[in-house]
Amino acid sequence: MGQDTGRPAGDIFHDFIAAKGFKMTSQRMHILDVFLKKEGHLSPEELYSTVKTKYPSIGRATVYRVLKLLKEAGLANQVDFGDGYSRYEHKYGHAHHDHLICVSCGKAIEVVDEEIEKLQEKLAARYGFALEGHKMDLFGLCPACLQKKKS
Amino acid sequence: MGQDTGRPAGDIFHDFIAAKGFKMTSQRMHILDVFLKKEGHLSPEELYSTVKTKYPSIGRATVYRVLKLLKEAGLANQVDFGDGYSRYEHKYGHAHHDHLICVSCGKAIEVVDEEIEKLQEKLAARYGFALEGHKMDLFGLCPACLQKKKS
DNA sequence: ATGACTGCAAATGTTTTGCAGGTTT
DNA sequence: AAACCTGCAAAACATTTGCAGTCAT
Repeated sequence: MGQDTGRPAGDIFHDFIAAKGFKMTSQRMHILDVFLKKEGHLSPEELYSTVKTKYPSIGRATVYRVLKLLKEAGLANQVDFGDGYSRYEHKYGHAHHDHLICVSCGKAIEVVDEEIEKLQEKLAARYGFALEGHKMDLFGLCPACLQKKKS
Repeated sequence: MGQDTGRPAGDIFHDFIAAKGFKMTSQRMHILDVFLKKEGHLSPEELYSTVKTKYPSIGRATVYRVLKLLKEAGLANQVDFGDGYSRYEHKYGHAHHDHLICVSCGKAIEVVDEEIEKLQEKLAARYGFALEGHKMDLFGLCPACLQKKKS
């Protein structure tokens, strides 16, 4: 389901850009590159400063613009943990997943539960909705923080 | 589970304010009043303009500050549909619930599925997490919009 | 009286946009 | 050449904060 391990992300992006009649530029490739190397959920600002260290001439606005393109191209996912700014995670090589977030240390791990997915479908159907997607974030204490709290 | 139909929201707020050593003011009561009358999910800005029509002298900052207090007092819930600004819903008389949101008309309805709740617990436990809460939003087309799309 | 609260305007922090010049097709 | 892109700085957002004056306790 939605696993695209077949084609390199660069190709997907390239095709997307071409299909839209846009142009491939070095900045766009560099940003995608840095983005793909970073696992996890990063804010535009984090991505910007990482990009900046390698390619100092790239501007902040370009990072925001490319992030939007990546989202449109289906390579990035915009997530929101409700802490003020958005974060992006790359979808490339990642199947759909939800999040288990530690409220103490902030670490987030990716989870899936097929049974829950099915029940969501059924729940939506019960209200006559045609489900298109969902966002599920579970908040709690991770094992490590749980341990610390005991002391 | 978390249903507080017993005491008026005003009392709860009053007690909370007193317990904190804060002061009850007309602005705070007015804002709570307007907030409680509005069902659904409203942004601070929406609440502000509604408040403004009835009490023109109340300032924007006060609305934001009261919203924060209501959240602390357990009377309001901050939700985030990922569209740029936060929204608040009142918890008073509402048990925990998730959301089913129409991607076309934006309407959101409240849903609960006990079976899903249980599975979330189990899922978290599987990773050693002590679950404290969750956020689940399902996106899709509501029956009405589904109908329109067919034409 | 004291300490909290208010409205305003200014400040903040994130994201977007206008523009002049540079690049890709 | 044409259309698109870029970096920059300014603008646009939602939200927060500093302040001088006001009000609840």
